[in-house]
Amino acid sequence: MSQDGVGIDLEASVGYALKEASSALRTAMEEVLRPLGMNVTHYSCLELLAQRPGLSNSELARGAFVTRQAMNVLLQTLERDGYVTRPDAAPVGRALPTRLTPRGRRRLEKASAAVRTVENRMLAGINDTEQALILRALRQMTQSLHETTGPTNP
Amino acid sequence: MSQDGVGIDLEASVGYALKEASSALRTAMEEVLRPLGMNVTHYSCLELLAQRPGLSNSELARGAFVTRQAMNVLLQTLERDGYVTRPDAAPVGRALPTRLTPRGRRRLEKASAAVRTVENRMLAGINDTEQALILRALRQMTQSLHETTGPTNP
DNA sequence: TGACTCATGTCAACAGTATGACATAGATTG
DNA sequence: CAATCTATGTCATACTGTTGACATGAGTCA
Repeated sequence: MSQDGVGIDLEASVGYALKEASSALRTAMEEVLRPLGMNVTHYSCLELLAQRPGLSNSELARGAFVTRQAMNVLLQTLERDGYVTRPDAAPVGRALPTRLTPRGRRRLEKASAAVRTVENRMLAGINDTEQALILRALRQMTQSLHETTGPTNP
Repeated sequence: MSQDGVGIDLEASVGYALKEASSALRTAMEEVLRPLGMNVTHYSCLELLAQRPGLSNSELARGAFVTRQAMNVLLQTLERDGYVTRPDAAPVGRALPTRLTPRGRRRLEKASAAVRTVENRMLAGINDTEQALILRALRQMTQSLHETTGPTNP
């Protein structure tokens, strides 16, 4: 169509649309989280801990799509401010299981409500069957990308 | 299902799946662009210029989802290295129309081919009708998020 | 047992990007 | 026409996250 011999047609590119949507989602989330003094990584960390208590620093990093070094400094802040706790010594191996404090849970509740409104707005014009289809497709895409990229890179 | 009273079920969240896919795409792109000495913003800038020559710094920034300040420093590098050119004075207003040099176009060709393989891999298990559906849905989601967020923020 | 591999936590240095601020050009409005 | 508003380019600064490196704990295998 508007192809020009070189390059990828951005208007028709699923990749570009994906980045567009993801960027809009991140911006919208940051907008509602800012008044609560949080950013997206912040929130992701607490949300992960609520659903899977005892996650280690490295596991949290993977779940929030940042490096374990970045998650480490975040956890130090969250721990200092009393939102999460980690044991002084590792019960097994080197992994320190992290848990939400009651204070952290209260903080998360506000943030989670805000994020939920964003996700609802995002999905406003899309019915349930379409949502299920999109979810399946996004998972498929993620898996395809990881297959020849991440774990076993020939 | 795995809902816990507080929080959003990450396993069932379209937002999380979106972030997952977007993160996997970015990682895969960075992997193939690194050998060429480029990153994603780098590539996005050149790709935008190939399709819409004469774009200004601010327009490029919006297209690549970064601030105009970030795009500005990138453009200075690209200009210094001879991949793009900008007139010394603005023909109208303050906007400086940017263009690819032949050298920049050659550079883009390599990068674009690499990125195309990534996008193809991502869409491997998804047929054309599904792709069209996803494209439509992603656009819809982006638009819904911008409606009450970006331009006119009540 | 000892050597190897792998994952983890953490430190230091670096890169990329965002935030804040300012001056300038054009459009809008009274 | 003058005042105001909006968009742009660019600087200086701060922050967030990445890359690179190291030591430690736990499995694996000969």
